[in-house]
Amino acid sequence: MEISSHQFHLLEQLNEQRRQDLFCDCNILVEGKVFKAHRNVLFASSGYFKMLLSQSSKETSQPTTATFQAFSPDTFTVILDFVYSGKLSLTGQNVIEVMSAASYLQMTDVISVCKTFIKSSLDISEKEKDRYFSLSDKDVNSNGVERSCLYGAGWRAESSPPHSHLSPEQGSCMMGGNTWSSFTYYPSSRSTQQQLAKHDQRQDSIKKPRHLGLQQPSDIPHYKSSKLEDRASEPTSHMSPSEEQVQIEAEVESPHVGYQYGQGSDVLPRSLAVSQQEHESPRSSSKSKSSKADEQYANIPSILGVMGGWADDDLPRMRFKCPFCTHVVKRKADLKRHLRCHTGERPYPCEACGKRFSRLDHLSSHFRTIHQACKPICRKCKRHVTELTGQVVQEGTRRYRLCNECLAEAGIDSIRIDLEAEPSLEFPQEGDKDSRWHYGEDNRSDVEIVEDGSTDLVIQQVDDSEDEPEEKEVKPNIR
DNA sequence: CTGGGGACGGGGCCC
DNA sequence: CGGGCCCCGTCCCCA
Repeated sequence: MEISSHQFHLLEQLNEQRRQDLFCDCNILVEGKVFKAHRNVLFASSGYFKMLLSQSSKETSQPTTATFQAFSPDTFTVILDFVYSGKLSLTGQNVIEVMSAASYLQMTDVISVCKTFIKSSLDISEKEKDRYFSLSDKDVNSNGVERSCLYGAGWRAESSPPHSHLSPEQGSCMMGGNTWSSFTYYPSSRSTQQQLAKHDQRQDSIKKPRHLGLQQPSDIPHYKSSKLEDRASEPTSHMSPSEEQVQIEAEVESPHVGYQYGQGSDVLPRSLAVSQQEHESPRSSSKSKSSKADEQYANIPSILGVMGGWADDDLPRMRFKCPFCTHVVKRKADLKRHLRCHTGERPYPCEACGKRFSRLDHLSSHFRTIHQACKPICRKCKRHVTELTGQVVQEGTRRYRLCNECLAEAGIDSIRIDLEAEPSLEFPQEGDKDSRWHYGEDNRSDVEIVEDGSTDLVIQQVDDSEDEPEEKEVKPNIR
């Protein structure tokens, strides 16, 4: 017989002990702030602590102290609260840093929840767009409420129904073996006065956010750290700050058309919603004054927005606003693409060298450049090479071309021909996304593979007379 | 210090 | 509308 509430009560007791500093045998120092916790609990929750504690526990029975600089105390509060309660308090402000911290601490479940959270934000923007048009003005939430989302584990019997923005797939997502049967919302009022300072502070929002300064453990999936966020947070080189500001201001000034959607289902008038960019996080049980997280995200809109303008034909002109930076794109797909620079997601691995890319076109470009030697240029002397004047050289998985002179200079002019030795690299064709590319078995007849017997240097003779057709043939994912 | 190569993000376009 | 591709600008690393 199983008492389902046992796990919950056990965790609740542990959490109570933590609050009262009972039996805490581990101190975690995060930027000067000390957190007390139990080694057992940390060990069971985090791959990082598992490694750390399994080493330190052998050495001493004294309380262990771990120090972190990679994330803020507020972020660790969210993580620790999750560890001791199974509930993860995610907001548009903290999701990136929580995910980074979870990545650092090797808490894969938390990472997936963060990803789901971000994904759900994407879904909402579309659903809410439709909903907005069906709402009358009085339905529109006018008090600028932001909602933070609190993910809870399944054993927690929450009475409140799942919020409307949460998709069914989220409702069933698993965490630590517990089905997420419900989600809790803790709506919090947001000061609408802050919107008044919007234009002044917008300039601040253009400034680069603080570097997360993560030092990723090398053996865990790497979730993008500060560099890309910084770059992505910039107003971009394509639109100057002033241009962007003009554009957004123009949209704001149109009283009936501006709208932006929250993580919650309430639709916010745009003029209110934009004020969230500079809010000072009133929500907050776990928020302390001026944490680094605040500094980093204070100027980031907490919600994924769909902004509207009006085209000449009176049709709404959709804009998609990144919830994590000031970037605005025209298409949802572009936002999806852009979001990867925040999430660090790199779904496209190069199977030739293992490097991962956030975009398929970057991958294919990388593949062509590095592994297929598509450029008909001698790598050494930069001269144009043809079938007759040059050859493809392979070093490991890298390929490039050398002219005959440079080949001779390098002393690799007399090379043993071994067609079987090195199959050609091929990018996966369409419909072969899972298998990716591979070392093709079917060497084309116009490619002659020559291998240097002493090293992994391989020379291919390429029929450059068919350079264009050939490049097409090897082009990845050709249509 | 500098230039080149590669990575990466964004925009636009086509299918 | 989404995926894929191409082009461009920027940044970083390395020789």
